[in-house]
Amino acid sequence: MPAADIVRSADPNSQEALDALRHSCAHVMAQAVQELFPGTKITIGPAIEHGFYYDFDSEHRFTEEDLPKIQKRMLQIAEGNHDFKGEEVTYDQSKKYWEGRGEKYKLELLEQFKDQKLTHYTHDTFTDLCRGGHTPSTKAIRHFKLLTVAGAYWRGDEKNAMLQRIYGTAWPTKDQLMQHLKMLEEAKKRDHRKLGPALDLFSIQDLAGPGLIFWHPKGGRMRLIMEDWLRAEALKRGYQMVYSPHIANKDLWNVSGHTGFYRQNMFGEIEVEKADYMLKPMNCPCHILIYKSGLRSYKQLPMRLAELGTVYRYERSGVLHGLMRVRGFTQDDAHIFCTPDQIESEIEGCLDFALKVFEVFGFTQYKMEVSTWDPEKPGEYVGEAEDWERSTKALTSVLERRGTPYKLCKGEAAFYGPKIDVKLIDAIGRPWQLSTVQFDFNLPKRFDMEYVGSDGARHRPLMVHRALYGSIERFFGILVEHYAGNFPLWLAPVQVKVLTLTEEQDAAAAELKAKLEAAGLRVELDLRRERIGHKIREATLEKVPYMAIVGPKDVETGTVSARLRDGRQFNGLAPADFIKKLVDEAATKQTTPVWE
RNA sequence: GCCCCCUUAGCUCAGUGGUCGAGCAGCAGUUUUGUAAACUGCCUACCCCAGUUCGAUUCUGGGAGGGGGCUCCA
Repeated sequence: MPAADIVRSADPNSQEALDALRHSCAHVMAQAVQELFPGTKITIGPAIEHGFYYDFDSEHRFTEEDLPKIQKRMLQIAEGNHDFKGEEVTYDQSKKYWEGRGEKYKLELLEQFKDQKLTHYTHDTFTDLCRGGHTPSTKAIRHFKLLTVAGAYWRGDEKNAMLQRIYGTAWPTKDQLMQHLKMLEEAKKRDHRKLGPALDLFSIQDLAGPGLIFWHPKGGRMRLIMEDWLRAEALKRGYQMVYSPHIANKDLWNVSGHTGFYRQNMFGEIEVEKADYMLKPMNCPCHILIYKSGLRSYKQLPMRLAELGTVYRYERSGVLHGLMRVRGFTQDDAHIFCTPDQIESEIEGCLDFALKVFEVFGFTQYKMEVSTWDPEKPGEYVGEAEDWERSTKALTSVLERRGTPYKLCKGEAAFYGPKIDVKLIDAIGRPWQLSTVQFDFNLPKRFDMEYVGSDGARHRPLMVHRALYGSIERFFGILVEHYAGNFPLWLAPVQVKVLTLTEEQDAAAAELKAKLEAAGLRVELDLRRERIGHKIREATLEKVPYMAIVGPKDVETGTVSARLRDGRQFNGLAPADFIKKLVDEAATKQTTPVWE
């Protein structure tokens, strides 16, 4: 790789310029850390999205309290306006330098890069073995903040030493830094692990174990809505709903191959009458068994089998994360079995369905990635070259025909087939891996799947896996954060809360509730003898979309006073108009209420 | 799993080597109230197991749970 040298870009926000800034920040941090904590060994310090990190090996245990100190020293260094100077060095020169300083990690890196051009980059008193890519001087470094301390393995390998990593964020301007810090704060506020239990949507119970989700009535109601919508949509699109067991004889997983490449993620074995059973980590083999339950004709294809299939996967305790990474979850899984000439239209159908999901749930931005094999290494994949090429082409040509931009990731595919991954961008700009459409050349062969073609001969069907929500748990978590708990009316577990002022309105309120329910709305009634302000406050904290306030004046005039979640008030409405407005809003799945 | 940090009531947080305190919530009562918190009283907790100690919620060790991380290459 050529040395990137010193970056002098006209555009401070070009990727190159941002990387240079952040990577330079990492060098300055390393200098500050070595000055403040003598004896600390340096390792690597790359630029990453939004910032940088540097991994250190130190006697000192870094804590959050150290960060302001380090940051202060970094600013001093940066203000010194030291130039970054690159210098090409020989292996011997470099080795001597790092040996003299006892930097064993640098020496290890040097061995790895000994056959390449070697460069040292120096600013002020600090020199690093570095490929380059720096700002001209330390002066550019002003708007940064050290964020967290974390453990990280040397070279990312858990067999290696555990280093201490310090993360920071850095930007060309103060505004950008502030904006980023604000986004982080906003993300914290919306954290589904906080909001979920606070809104009584779900919980995780110590007694039952980590990574297992309990859906409470309100979360359950929302899940039901999500599932119902998805099922109805799938049926419309020619999918057939199936159900399969949560546990199966190990023999099944031997045939599918999961006991080989997926064993470390599977729960089991559970001995039952001298046979070993394992929990289902994936639905595919089950759907294949359904396919194989009879002799199939080409006339039955494409066969689209869909299931909200609950799977269990052992994830190491450290990687569990709220609803996003769990040990038991439900996939909106489908497997499409088809003939080669059907693949394009099937991929098209999957993509169309995925985009419908995004639209309905209020996501306007997404990124597509097509991952394919590395044809140089055919040994790492199953399936014929012809399959790979045809399928990859089906994926890309569908995207191209629709004019959907995508990134082609060569060599990123799983061993069994190429895929499209969709990352959607949430309300505060964060990407989330969601839908996936992938070919599988492995399982049809392992299960010896076939269909009888129009020629009367037996052929192997092509198989496409597809999940749109991905995992319902995870998608739900994303929704909580995307909407910050302010769910659109059609999803909100409680859509209207009817509030009274005094006991005098109990009957009128109950009558209104009945009318709202008759119109299909989800309603709660608050008849407590509390002040209206108190009732409003509670309903607001529960993020209920609408409050219907019934006071003496409303009873007198036969009206209702509406209060929206955002505080807007519309008093004296005719109940029928109020109900119609809500019914329309829910039916059209609007994400923001339209009230003039 | 590994590194660092955290764990006090349902929630948010105080505090201590000598029987832990508040606000909110809950419960009981009083208050009949017009757009984000009425009043009074009551109830409820030191994550678990060892060790040190006369005495541990506090100190030490272990465990459990939670948080930040563990691809992004000199």
